[in-house]
Amino acid sequence: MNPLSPLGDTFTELVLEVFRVNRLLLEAGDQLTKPVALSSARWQVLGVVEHGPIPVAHVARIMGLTRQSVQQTADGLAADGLIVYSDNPHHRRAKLMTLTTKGREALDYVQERHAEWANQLGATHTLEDLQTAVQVLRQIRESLDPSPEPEADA
Amino acid sequence: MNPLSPLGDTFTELVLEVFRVNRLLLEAGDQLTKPVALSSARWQVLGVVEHGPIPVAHVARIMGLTRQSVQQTADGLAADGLIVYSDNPHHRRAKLMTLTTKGREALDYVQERHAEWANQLGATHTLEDLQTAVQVLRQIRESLDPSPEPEADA
DNA sequence: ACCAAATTGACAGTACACTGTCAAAAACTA
DNA sequence: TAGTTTTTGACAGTGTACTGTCAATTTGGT
Repeated sequence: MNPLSPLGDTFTELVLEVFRVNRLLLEAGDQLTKPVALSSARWQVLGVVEHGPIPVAHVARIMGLTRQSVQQTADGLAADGLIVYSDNPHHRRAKLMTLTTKGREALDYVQERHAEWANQLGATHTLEDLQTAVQVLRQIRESLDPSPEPEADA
Repeated sequence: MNPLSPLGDTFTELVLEVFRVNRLLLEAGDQLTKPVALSSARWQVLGVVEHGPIPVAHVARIMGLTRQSVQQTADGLAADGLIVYSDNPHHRRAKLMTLTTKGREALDYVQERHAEWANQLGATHTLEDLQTAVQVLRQIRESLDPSPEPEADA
């Protein structure tokens, strides 16, 4: 009755697991960032801005999101004083997102808590299994994504 | 400078990969379901209703979503005639979501296309690697989820 | 039978992703 | 230089998830 092959079936299981884990991870991230008025989305944007002033559209490309989505997040960050838009000598419209002291402090706090969290959760697996999982997901991403992209600093 | 252990670091890589693959999978699902006016969210709800008439709140628990979220999706499905709310002999308020002929046909179509898609993408991995990925994600989910839950029919 | 607690749907509001469109600015091409 | 294309931000609208709250209903305890 079901034309799913064993591989297709296990792949489907994996897909459903990705959906659920995605939601739980966002939830965990929101808890992690709550004390400094951040959120998973804001934190990820700050994590890119951290490397230096950068326009919204660039961040969107790096993160694989639309610039409209990042713009919305960035406006929220600016409204809360975690970043400021500074002039871009190379482009009149595309202002640069720049981390403020408040943003720097919030990010420091979250990164510290994130490290503890990731170390703890990572420790319940073998390095080999984690790497296999990463590799499988990466391959799936490359199969689905028309625009593969570079990784930032190791 | 970075207090991340090798395991914590690889775990973090995995988290970011989950975020991105999640988005791409939803996108792929939306493409898959587009010809029959469905979407990833609607399809997943239909996939539960398929097993028999069931109240919204039950579907929410099965899927690990809030009932408000499923309610919204279900109302859309009802508005488009893919399900109907039928009376529940055991509960006056909690009406039963029931698949209509139109819903059945849409689901058949999507399941057929899904099987082809999953078989094809699954075939680019070994069964062992897929199972490891599933197992790692499942373990992460159990670490994060206060309410673990049963799997439906194999 | 009664009362308290849990479940359910309805409604309101929020966060974050998407698409589509427009005009300004920049980059490219001939 | 002039004209076209691409990039960018702004704005509007949608889908799907969340929280919180309320009243109706059901369930469970005494």
